Amino acid sequence: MQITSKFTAAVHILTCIEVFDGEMRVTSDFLSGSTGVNAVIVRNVLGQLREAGIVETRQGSGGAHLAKPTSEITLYDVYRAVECTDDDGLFRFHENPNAKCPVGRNIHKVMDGRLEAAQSALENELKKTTLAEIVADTKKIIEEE
Amino acid sequence: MQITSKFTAAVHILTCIEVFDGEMRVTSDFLSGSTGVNAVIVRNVLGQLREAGIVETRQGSGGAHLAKPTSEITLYDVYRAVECTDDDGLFRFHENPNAKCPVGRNIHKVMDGRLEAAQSALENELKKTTLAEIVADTKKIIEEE
DNA sequence: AAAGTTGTAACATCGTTTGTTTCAACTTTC
DNA sequence: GAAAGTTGAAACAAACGATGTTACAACTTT
Repeated sequence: MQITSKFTAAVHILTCIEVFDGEMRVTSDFLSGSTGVNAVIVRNVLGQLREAGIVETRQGSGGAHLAKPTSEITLYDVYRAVECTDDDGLFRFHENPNAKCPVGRNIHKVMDGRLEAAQSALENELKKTTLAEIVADTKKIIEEE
Repeated sequence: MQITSKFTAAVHILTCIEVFDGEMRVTSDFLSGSTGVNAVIVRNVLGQLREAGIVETRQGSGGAHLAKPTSEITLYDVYRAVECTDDDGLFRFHENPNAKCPVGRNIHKVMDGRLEAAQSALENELKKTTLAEIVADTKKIIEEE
């Protein structure tokens, strides 16, 4: 089981928006070309990023823009925006443990805290990286090419 | 996107094997009853745990047993055994970033290290808990009931 | 020999992800 | 204000993966 490609696509999209800002209108069509992701999916992702307050888009007017400085957007913010639409947590539990079995009726209590800790560890690591770093690294590589 | 319920089911299964060891034959049918997971799925999970050297099962002879002390089995070992059958990593990348775009041809380089770090953070947290702790907590709750 | 169990394959079902088509509403530009 | 391009959104399609089901050969125990 894997975390959706929408997450990496979203980071790609945001990087493009910042890198090409001013140079050109960054439309969903352009982003579709750069990411290789269908333009409608791009618009969906942009919609989720907009709801999360990360980008600004307007119907009709082509061109997405960041709603915050890149230093204030972490990978966690992006992850949360596109990946965590429902609040079920990272781990899925088997749904029908048997309450008649002493293990079955307690396994949730025993595991839940540990699963949350693992999920938090992942999320905290994602909080450490900002879009500013991603963009800086990208620009640096481009210059060195 | 979520991590499969096979993981929590596997921990449940291992806990049962330890808790009921000696008292009864812990068959896939019994485990199916306790977990609420189909008996064939249970056997699949047991098969993966066997390949990982975590349990011992034999065709015909009913009853699974642990292949190691509970203190030497971490949640990470279980996660790895049942969840990481292919080696694609936790994050899925969008597949066709455009090499003609400077962002597209470098996004992998820029992100890969960070994604691995996030995955490692998750895995390291899972390494902190052993089956011994899960079993101890479970037994404690059962006694207090 | 009989009964119970595991391992495994083949198939079914369901939900999710991704892509596609379509179109109304909107903005920009001429 | 008309034309062209763009977004937002809905509805549908296709592909994939997770889980369940059925079936059965191989094996162990009694």
